[in-house]
Amino acid sequence: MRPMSSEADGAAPLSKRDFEALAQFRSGIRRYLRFSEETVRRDGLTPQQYQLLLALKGFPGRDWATVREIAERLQLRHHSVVELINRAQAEGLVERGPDPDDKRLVRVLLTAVGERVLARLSALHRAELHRMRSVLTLPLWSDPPDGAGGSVA
Amino acid sequence: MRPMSSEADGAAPLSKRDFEALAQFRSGIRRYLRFSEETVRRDGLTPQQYQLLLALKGFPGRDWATVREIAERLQLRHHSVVELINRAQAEGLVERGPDPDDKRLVRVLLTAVGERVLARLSALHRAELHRMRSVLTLPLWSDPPDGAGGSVA
DNA sequence: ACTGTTGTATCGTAATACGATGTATCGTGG
DNA sequence: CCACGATACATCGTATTACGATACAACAGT
Repeated sequence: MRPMSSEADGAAPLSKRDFEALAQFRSGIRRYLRFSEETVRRDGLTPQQYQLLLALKGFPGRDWATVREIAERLQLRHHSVVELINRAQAEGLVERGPDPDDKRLVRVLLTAVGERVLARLSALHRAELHRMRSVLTLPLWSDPPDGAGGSVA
Repeated sequence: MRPMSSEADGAAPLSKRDFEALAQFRSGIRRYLRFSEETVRRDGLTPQQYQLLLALKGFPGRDWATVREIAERLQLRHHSVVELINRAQAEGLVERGPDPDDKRLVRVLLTAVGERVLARLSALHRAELHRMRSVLTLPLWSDPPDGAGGSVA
């Protein structure tokens, strides 16, 4: 297609500015996750537990999810999620329930406590995201990274 | 729904849709980090090592940084960064150099190998970010989170 | 009922960020 | 130029957690 570019990959080399943009975005993620960690730990949760609660409450269309679905959303192996649920359940944040149709499935849902904590923490996260929007905005290179020489020059 | 609410924070309660947006964004982060991990591991790096390299090459104005500066950008404790650098140095990705002015400082910089690997990986990351832009775009609530019940889409 | 597939759970292991602590270098006041 | 506190880098032992390997339970099709 493109006769250009001497790069083996077919990807245009990044400029210093590209690296800076990429690094800034990654750093933004780190900062947001750090904020999240400190915030949730103040309420006695681990970051993973918060993610679990959020995945449940934020599941499209429902308020619960199966182990597998959670694993997919959190990008973890199923058995890692099982352990995560165990810990969260021990803390009284979530509970397991049976699925009426398929007895292999386990429905994971929030407890009243989990609901309350999550609501509180999520509000704080929403506010922080708003504050951090400048660093967390995607470094959008003009177009699909393909055209010659990159954005600036 | 009751107009009356007991959130003492002054923060408006989140709607189901808000939770879904928040969860989707968080999931997007997880996915991106997962992609990153798998990508860099294929080249023999750990995610932390990639972040280190990127932080160096992407440092504003320079292409080296001190331990402290890296710790700040990666949101880690200084001594965690020391260990990270040790591992990366053992792999031949970075090297330490003295600072001419202040002998307490250690300049961390990329080796030729580090440069090459980073360039390759960063191009892949840039492309992936572009692909993921829809899920990684900030859930921008109309305005400062305060006004009533979120946006209606 | 038999067999392959899917979903959940258990156990031992490896990786890594951290707190506590130690050492070198800097800057400044006496 | 020496003493002192502050700053920067380094080392060690510990705790948390995601993982691979493995096992068990329930489903679906023949």
